[in-house]
Amino acid sequence: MRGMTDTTRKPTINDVAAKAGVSKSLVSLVMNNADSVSDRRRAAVLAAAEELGYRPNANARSLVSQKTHVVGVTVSDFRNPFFTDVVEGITTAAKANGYQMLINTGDRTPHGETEAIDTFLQMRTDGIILVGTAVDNETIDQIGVVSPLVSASHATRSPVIDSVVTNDVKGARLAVELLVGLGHRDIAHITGGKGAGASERVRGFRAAMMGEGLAERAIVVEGEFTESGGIWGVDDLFSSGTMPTAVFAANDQAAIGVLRGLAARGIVVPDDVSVIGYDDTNLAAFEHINLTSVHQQRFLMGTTAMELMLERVVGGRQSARHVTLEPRLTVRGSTGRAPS
Amino acid sequence: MRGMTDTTRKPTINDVAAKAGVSKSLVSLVMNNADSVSDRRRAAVLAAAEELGYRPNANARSLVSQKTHVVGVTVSDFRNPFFTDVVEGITTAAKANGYQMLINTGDRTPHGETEAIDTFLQMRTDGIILVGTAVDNETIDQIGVVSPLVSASHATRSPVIDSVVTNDVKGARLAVELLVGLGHRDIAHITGGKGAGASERVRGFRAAMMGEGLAERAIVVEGEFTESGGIWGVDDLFSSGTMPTAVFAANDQAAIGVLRGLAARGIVVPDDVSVIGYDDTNLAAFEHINLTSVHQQRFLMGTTAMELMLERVVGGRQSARHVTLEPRLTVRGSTGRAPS
DNA sequence: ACCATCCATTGGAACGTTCCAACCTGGTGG
DNA sequence: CCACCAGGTTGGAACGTTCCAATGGATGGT
Repeated sequence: MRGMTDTTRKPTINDVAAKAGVSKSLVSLVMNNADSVSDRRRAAVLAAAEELGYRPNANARSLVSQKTHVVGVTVSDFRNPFFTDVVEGITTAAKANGYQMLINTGDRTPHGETEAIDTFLQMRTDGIILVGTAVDNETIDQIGVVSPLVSASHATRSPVIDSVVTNDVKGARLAVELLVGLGHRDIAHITGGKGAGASERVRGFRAAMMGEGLAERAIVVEGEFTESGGIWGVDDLFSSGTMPTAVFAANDQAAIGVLRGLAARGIVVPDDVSVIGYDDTNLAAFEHINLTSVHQQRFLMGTTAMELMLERVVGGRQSARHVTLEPRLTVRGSTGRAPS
Repeated sequence: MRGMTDTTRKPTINDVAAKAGVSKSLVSLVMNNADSVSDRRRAAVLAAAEELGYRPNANARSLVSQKTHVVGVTVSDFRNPFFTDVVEGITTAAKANGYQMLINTGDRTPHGETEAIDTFLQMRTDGIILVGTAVDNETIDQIGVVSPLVSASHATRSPVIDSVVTNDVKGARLAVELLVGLGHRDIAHITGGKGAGASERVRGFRAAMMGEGLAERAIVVEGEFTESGGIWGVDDLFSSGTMPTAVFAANDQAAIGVLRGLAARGIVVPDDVSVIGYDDTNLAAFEHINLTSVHQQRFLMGTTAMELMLERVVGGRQSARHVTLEPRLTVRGSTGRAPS
């Protein structure tokens, strides 16, 4: 194979021009659907391009046009359906606007994520969307100076980047209000640790409990946005001997961990203990899980993120915008009246 | 804003060279870690680059080097955990080899997918990986001529592209053997429709039933790789009045649909009917679902796909390779002895 | 018949890199 | 003392596009 003439070299705009008997400029015009081209030439160019299997080189194109039509997206956890739903929203909005998506997961570490972001910057993506980032706000802002940037599902008041989040404080309040309405008084919250939105949910939980006059009965145990996080949480509640009648988990996966931990101890849901999750993912809806959950508009979060991006890239907006989406409650079978 | 001097223009290699008092060639050498550079100059260049916030333009770079270090990946369905796990494998292997991933979903339609592939070709990705494609083999082969291409979870004997699949025929056999061993005779298979791997599973099911001398008791109903697909399947079985004692669903999501359909009719699993899924995703492992399932090595499938790609891109392999991974059975609570 | 106008088309300069051949500058061996 | 070499550095061509100013014909008004 070594000395073989390179027959596989990809055709360039010049090859097409030569074959069609026109200049490369004319080919360029045709490929970009300019309307000043005569029908005869246009047909000739298209025929030549078709015959050669020509595809414009996007690298060369964006080198001169200074636009890539690519948006970089970092996802904190691919296994969490919440994030994939947000991504689905981004994909849809991207496609509708002729944009491509470069996806990366930062291995759930801030370092891996900044590395991913750096690659995006080198690729000169038109913008970057962080879905549930673990990177601190200061670092994010620095990047925001260099590139349009929107953070989804991670709160910030930054004057330089955009964001779209669910009102998590209110989401937590909805959960507490439901439980209190059902007669619960001793309520525990298992947190999402350092994950996106975790601290807002804790804050909302505390505030709501205080609002109900139950501040001193609020239990908060450290967890994580995973099934294991929920299991650990239940373990903690047990070992501390303060079992509540209701548990509000930071997300659905943690809630499923809670269900699991409770089942392992023979505790019946919702007769003995009520459980409520967050996100209202497909998981919660499964008949066999049947989890009451705080609903987040994930798809809308994705499309909104992309639109915020485009407002800068296409619309030229300079100032920061922060969009808040409203949560609502989806009541299923995992919540019931408090035992008397 | 209009007449404002463009202070935001990104620094180029020339800016760095000027600031460091060297030629652009020298900067290039430093950025690529060449070892023929003196320590003094190297330090000067790095300092200048740091100070200016310089990041090499990947487009310009790959325009001349004819390498992008990007691999394009199409995913048929983001919501299916099987696919995201495969993607996770690809990501890991990609990162380990200094590659980036460009992800796209073709909206589950062949047209959307070929469009996505076309974009990859324009971007001059070093290769393309299709995860569970809906595109027909002939079209795929055409693309394989132009670009390195590997198909994951979609069988092909193509002499031009690579593939990595699970031995689905054997997987189906494992399922049948388990059920027959438990005394089942009337067994239904709900198919995955036109999805990747569906036809192999049907074939394996038929062959295994025949091997057990149960060919005429095998029931095959058309389904889909979704929860709805499983529900429809159960509906069909009911309306045709041929309820089997065991159902083998084409994947876990369909199996969950089956569980749901059966529960809605008061049929108890596994006492009345045994259910078995395929993929052994996280879903199957949830305590509340507890589904027996045929296990696929999804992460390995992803890393293998990426490695096959690199064998061509880096190693220069020209001929096609087809890798088959072995399935195994994960037995949980949804299968039991046939009712007498 | 002549000039201004308009339209389709063209050549060449960018874009920001890499790569190669050529160039210095000391040292080293004959 | 000169030729040679090696290590460090450099200029310029190339990569495949877009964009702009310029060109050449045809058209139309006077």
